[in-house]
Amino acid sequence: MSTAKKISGASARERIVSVGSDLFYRQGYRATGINEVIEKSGVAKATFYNHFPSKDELYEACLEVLSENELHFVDDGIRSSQSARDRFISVIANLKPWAIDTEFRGCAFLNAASEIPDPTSRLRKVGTRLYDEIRLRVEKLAKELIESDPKYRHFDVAALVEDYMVAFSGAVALSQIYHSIWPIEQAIESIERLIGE
Amino acid sequence: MSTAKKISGASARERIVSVGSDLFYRQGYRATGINEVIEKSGVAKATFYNHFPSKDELYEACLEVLSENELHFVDDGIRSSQSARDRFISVIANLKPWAIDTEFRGCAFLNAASEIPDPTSRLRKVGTRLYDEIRLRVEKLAKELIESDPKYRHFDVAALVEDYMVAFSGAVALSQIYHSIWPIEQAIESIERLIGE
DNA sequence: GTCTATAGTACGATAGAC
DNA sequence: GTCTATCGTACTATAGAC
Repeated sequence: MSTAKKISGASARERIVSVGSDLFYRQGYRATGINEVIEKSGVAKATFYNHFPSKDELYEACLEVLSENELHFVDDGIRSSQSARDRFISVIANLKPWAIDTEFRGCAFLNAASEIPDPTSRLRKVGTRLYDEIRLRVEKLAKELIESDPKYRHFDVAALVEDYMVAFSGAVALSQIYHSIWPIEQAIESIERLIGE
Repeated sequence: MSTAKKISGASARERIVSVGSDLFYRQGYRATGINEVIEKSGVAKATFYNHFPSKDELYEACLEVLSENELHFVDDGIRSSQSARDRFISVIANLKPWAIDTEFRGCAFLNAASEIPDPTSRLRKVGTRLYDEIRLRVEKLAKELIESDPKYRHFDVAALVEDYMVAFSGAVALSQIYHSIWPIEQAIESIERLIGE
């Protein structure tokens, strides 16, 4: 997610979160020092700690931003599709430009789960919320698809959503591992095989 | 992966790699200090640096061990299955005990990819090699499945493998995100729906 | 191989002056 | 809000003595 844009002209807090989101996502949380965030934000150290009591609190704010970004990416893909079938496919198909855009850094929340082993952490909950949101969209689109044409009527919504989310997540994970879009293309084909031509 | 066993009675190098694998996997790479590894290994600092020139070199050795562990887990699951169908399913089905065993810490190589953004790093290559190995097993089992019964004859091997690997990886990723086995159960059902009863 | 000591750096976070 | 100075800690890594 290219979050670092229009650095100047924004409030100190906005700049900090923007820079933090970018650096934490690209380099990792622990690999990114708070000093680097402060430097690149163009704020004073005291200003930073005036807005955020700790690095963890900043990370949480950044994850919220990253979550909204990912969700907007999904929604934009859905909106720019014409048919019910295209809209359904779009959530996975849109991973292709997304992966290129993010340079295959993968899902910010899978990355966050790697660095934050504690599953009860508040930071982790941002990630599960995002995936729940994506699932809701997929469910809506699955229903729409099934109702759009009699040939889809034999599909079970729940099963279709499960298949989709598993393929979606697999595409995200594998494209990061392999640093390539072919896993995403395979996931798209997988879903297309599932629902037919 | 519960790598930390029989600490005493092994060579210094073995103890270091064993402890390192366990800590890096459970806590993360950057979150684990080299001092902690040395302490829990029961070796002297000089001994450690005698075996490994840097933390990175140790990490690589640990990733090799973790890779072998994950592959053994896959192979054991295949071996303990009776029919061609069971063997095929086993690779994903085995993720259930694996996820519980590892306390949902996910795939060591997805975690490594999170902490090591550079896709050209030697550390990353251990991960892609593992997934290539798993894919080879799935491909072999897919061929075996298709030849085992005429009702599977209409399946294309390549497509079946693609579907499988995407579902497999998605199950791994989602079970870590949600800290739960239900994504794995959904992936199993997804594959079962694919190949039929 | 063991032990301790420590260099040298970077970290997160705080304080004081303006 | 800005600036600089600094605390205390932890880090990777090295050196010296046994």
